[in-house]
Amino acid sequence: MDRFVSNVTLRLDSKGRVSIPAAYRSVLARDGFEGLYCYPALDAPAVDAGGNALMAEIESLIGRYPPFSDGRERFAMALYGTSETLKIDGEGRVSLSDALKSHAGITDAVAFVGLGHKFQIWEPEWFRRELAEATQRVRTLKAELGSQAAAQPALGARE
Amino acid sequence: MDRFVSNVTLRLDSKGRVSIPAAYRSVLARDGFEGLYCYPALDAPAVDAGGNALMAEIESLIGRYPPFSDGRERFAMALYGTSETLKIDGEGRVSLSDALKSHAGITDAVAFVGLGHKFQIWEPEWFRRELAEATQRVRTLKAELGSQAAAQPALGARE
DNA sequence: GCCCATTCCATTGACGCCCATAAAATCCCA
DNA sequence: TGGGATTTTATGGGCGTCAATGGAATGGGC
Repeated sequence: MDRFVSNVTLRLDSKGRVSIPAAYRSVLARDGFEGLYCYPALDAPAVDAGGNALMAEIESLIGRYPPFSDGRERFAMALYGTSETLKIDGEGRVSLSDALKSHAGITDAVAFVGLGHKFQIWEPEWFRRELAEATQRVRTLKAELGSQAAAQPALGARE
Repeated sequence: MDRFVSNVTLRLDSKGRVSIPAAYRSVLARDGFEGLYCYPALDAPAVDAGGNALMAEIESLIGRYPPFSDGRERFAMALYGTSETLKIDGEGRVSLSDALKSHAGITDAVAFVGLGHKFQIWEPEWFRRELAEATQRVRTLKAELGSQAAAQPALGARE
């Protein structure tokens, strides 16, 4: 598997450390990245995290703006300026910086959420709410797609 | 055969494991996927499951949104974030996570239901009800088609 | 010397992997 | 074609390994 999927919530220990789920660690290892690249998510109270794949994506996003353009400077600051590479200890744990924790409202437990090429780290309760909302949206969107497709079934209807 | 068809209900053992029907296993093997990719069905109290074919479908759905767009993040969270790849043991069994079991109301037995490119896992009794309802709906739909055909028998009347 | 951070070790509970058994389907051969 | 033999499934359980977590020890900087 080369994608981040599923979600787990784990507790921070007294030193503020938290284990990265083993499944995610193996994806990171395959990606060939030492440590954990992360930054406060742009549009959510969560932490975006990943490895080389994530870094490459950000780079290409910024690269789409011409040098010295306003958009580029802003993106560069918001993404590069706030990102950090956390060290992963021998047991596969990291300690989130205060900046990251406060942005995501994290205190004593976190939810790891796979998003394919990257994953997010949420305060568990906030994640529950966000997930419920996202699921609802996708549900209605899927319903719309379904009704579109069903709009002309008569054409090939047999028997 | 390269499609999931038919349905069987099997029991969970004391460890919460359940055998994947042999017919399904051979489809998965042909599909070339290690493990079982699955997630809570969006619009039913059941688990959607499959292999590469299913994953590709999800991926293409998400891929329709540009990176970092709001729609993409939501889709990714609702789909990737809730999906898991279960390990299949030497005897062809999996253990469903608590999240999946609770979404589908599964306790000590499950019904596997083939849907072509994927299959679903239901609580047996819930499946019976759903099936009865679905059958009823298909019946009325068919009846409507029949009356339509009868209205203009000359055109394309079949059967 | 004191404090912070990184590394190392220890526990426990879950999970993966192995083998065993019973029932059912399949095959095979008279 | 029928009945026995063989293989495949479904299921049960034992055991070792690994993941998650907690805490101790070590080392470097102030």
